[in-house]
Amino acid sequence: MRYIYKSDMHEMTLENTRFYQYYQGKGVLNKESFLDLQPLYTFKKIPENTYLLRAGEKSQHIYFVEKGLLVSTTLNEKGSENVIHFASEDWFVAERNSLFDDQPSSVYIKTIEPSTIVYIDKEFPRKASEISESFGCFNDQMLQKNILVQERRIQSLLSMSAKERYLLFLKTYPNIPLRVPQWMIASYLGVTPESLSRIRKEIAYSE
Amino acid sequence: MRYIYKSDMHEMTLENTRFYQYYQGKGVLNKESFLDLQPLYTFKKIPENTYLLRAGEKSQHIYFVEKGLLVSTTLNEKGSENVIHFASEDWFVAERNSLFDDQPSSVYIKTIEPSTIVYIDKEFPRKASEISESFGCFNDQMLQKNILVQERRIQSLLSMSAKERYLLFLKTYPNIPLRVPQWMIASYLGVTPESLSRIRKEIAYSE
DNA sequence: CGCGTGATTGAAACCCTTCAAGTTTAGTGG
DNA sequence: CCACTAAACTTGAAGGGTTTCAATCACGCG
Repeated sequence: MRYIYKSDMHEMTLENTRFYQYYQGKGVLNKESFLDLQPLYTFKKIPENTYLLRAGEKSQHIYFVEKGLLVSTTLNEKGSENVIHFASEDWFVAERNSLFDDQPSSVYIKTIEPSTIVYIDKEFPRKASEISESFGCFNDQMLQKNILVQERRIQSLLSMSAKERYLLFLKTYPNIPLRVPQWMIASYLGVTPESLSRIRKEIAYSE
Repeated sequence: MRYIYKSDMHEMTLENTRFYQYYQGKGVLNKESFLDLQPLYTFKKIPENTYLLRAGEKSQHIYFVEKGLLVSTTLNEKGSENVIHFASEDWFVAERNSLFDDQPSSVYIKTIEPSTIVYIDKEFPRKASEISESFGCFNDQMLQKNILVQERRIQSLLSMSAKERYLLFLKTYPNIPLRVPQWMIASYLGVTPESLSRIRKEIAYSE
């Protein structure tokens, strides 16, 4: 575990951030809007392997991955960890239980790499909708897309073997496996680390 | 298959519908708004076992179940059917692929019982947001809730045995099993009909 | 009554897990 | 720089849960 990340945030101008480009590029928020909303978001550098949120806590933020990699996990009744999803650059992570029902979080969110995370206040979407016509609509589409992605994952869990799910994962998220320990991928796929190891061996032979 | 459902829609006043009560009860749309939006929704009686949408078609509507039961399914690569979800009274069903990317649908949606379905034009949410302050926010929360439900299902598929998933299903949707053929529940749970039969036998013995 | 669909039951095969033992790898301190 | 250690990954053998295929049973409907 390396803590080489020192703050060099002063070198980063708003226009250079992925966060800005993400919304600005889609014509959803212009620079003026960003400046108006500035009280509602903060960039933070977070070292590797650090929790942004633990189960039981209440989340006050939505997280945007400016740089690095997050994983959200839960503990199941058997006490083992399940990977809910990964989030790399340009992805949002939110704990919806906590944000919208004011329930304690059921998930853990932590960094896998040294990361730069935008902490977005939960009021951000509402305020942004007031400022920008198109923000509400855009946000809506993001949620819809999220639902679609989950639907596909459910379908893969319903109908595919572990090997097929792994191959689909590689195809869908080709950059994630290089950055994530294998046992986390196994957990994401719903198999044991041993099984994934054997699956990889099998694939290697067949090529 | 029975086609006993003849149109007696004239007996149904808007105020008596679940659709109206659903939004009105939450203070999201008042009667006036409903009347304004009338061009954007239609009540239809649909016989049992009838497709509202087939894979490959483009969906123009969101469906609200006024009465009855819908199931949405996909065909996987192996040619067998997977149950994505059920929808009974007060539930919405939407094919998001089709509605928001204008892609052909990847799912089938059909009635399991004789049903009354509200065909809601895809423009309804946008127009309703313009009319009602709170609609957009409410709609947003619905999507969030949807994501949460799916997240729980993913977790159950990752960490639970077939038996545990079945018991959870019974607990979560106690009225569905009475109205749905067993093989569809098996498909929803990601097991074969034979396995579900054995699981039920086992549960019956242990009581 | 007979047909078809859905549900059940059995036996064999298969996929995946479990547990236990190695091997590799990366980070640590001498 | 090398040896040490812990964690991750690999490999093997045994066992369990689920599937597959086939046969049988139950039921509603023409």
